[in-house]
Amino acid sequence: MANRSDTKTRILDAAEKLFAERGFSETSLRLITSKAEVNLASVNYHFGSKKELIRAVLARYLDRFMPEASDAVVQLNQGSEPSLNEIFSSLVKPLLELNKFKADGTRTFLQLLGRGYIESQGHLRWFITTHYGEHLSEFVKAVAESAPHIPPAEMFWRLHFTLGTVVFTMASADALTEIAEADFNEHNDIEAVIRKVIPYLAAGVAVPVTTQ
Amino acid sequence: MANRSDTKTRILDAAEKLFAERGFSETSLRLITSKAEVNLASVNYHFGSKKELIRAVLARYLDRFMPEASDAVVQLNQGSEPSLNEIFSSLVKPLLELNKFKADGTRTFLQLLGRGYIESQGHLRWFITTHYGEHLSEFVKAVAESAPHIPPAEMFWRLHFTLGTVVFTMASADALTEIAEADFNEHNDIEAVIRKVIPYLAAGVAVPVTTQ
DNA sequence: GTTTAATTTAAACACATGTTTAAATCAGAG
DNA sequence: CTCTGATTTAAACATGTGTTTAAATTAAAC
Repeated sequence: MANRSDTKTRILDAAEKLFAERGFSETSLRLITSKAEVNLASVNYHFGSKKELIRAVLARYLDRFMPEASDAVVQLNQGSEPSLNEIFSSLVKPLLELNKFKADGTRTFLQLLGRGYIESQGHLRWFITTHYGEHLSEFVKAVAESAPHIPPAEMFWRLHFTLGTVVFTMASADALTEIAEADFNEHNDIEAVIRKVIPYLAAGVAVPVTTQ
Repeated sequence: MANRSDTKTRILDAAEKLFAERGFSETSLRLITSKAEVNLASVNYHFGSKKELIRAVLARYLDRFMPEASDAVVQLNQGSEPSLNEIFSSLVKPLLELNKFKADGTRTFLQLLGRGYIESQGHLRWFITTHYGEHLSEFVKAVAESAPHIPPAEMFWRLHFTLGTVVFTMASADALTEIAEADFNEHNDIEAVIRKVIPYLAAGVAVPVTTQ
């Protein structure tokens, strides 16, 4: 093949799709490079290693999503006291914006996030908090102010429950939508699933603490 | 080494610990057999294949948990109209019972469940519904009756949100309890975390469906 | 004690993985 | 064009994987 300066992009595009579908460790470089129609060695040439390719795939999405998401939260907070539902819903637009960047970008991003959180043994967690900490804390601050009856320690747990719900749901979103279609004749795209989960999350985060 | 009729058990014990910690595909048979101090080939001799070993590991826990869990739900349902909180809480005893069967059995089981759901591309879901369908439907039925305002299709999604919350929380429970202790001086064991998550789940499952 | 079947063992097998190498090819500057 | 550095390419490398094999060993039955 001829010299193509878009080899990096071709690799990223093929990799993110396969990573999202089958997970990181289940996706071989040979599968990625054959789908991308580039040479096997070009991954190590352009990215150094598979691990760094994974980071690059995630970073490409996070760099687009995180600033936009925190902007949306900040802007919402300038109005009068948003509800939890509104805060969570404010993330929908930034999420769907990813579909303009790439076809099926929203689903891909959320599935990558899910796979990453589960497979990387806490590494992704560290990566996000250190690289996007300011953006993250805007969100956390808004949620805390919107549910002032929840003590900080309890809120810590509930935000992680929320993360777990989203991450697990998105990692298995394909399988679940298939089943929902077979069992209930209900067709859901990724936006429908997102809009389904928001009330669930908001209710759980805000439920009064029971002192039993 | 001498002939040991407990080779199967030694393999299962080592495998379940490693599977829960690192996932199925990340755990090699060589690692399992070295931890179990048995010969590599004994896995294929006793279980046939790695895939069947995974099934055996899951089945050993499910065989203990599922009947006890559905018994608890059925017994609870014989009283008058249990709340969602009560239904979820009725699973706590069966879950903690697993700690008597094996040290850290509760956490191990929940982590295996999470890994299995995510890694097996829907195979575990099929395995559970076909092998423990009756037990499962007792639980689903009780939840549905306790929240009759939620349509079945919506309940399907919410129960999977719930599964995700539990499974993800338990997989990262170690890290989370550490952070909670450092940041909030709050000490939580596995039971405390389970009792924290129940109100969150119950609120999410029961929240009225918004038709916006 | 001998025989028989079950189990354990070390070794090899067949294949897939991420990575590296060195030569070939390309693009752009002088 | 010529030269130079970047990129692509095919091949090999080193290692790890699940599985199979056949001999050795064990336990139990007769």
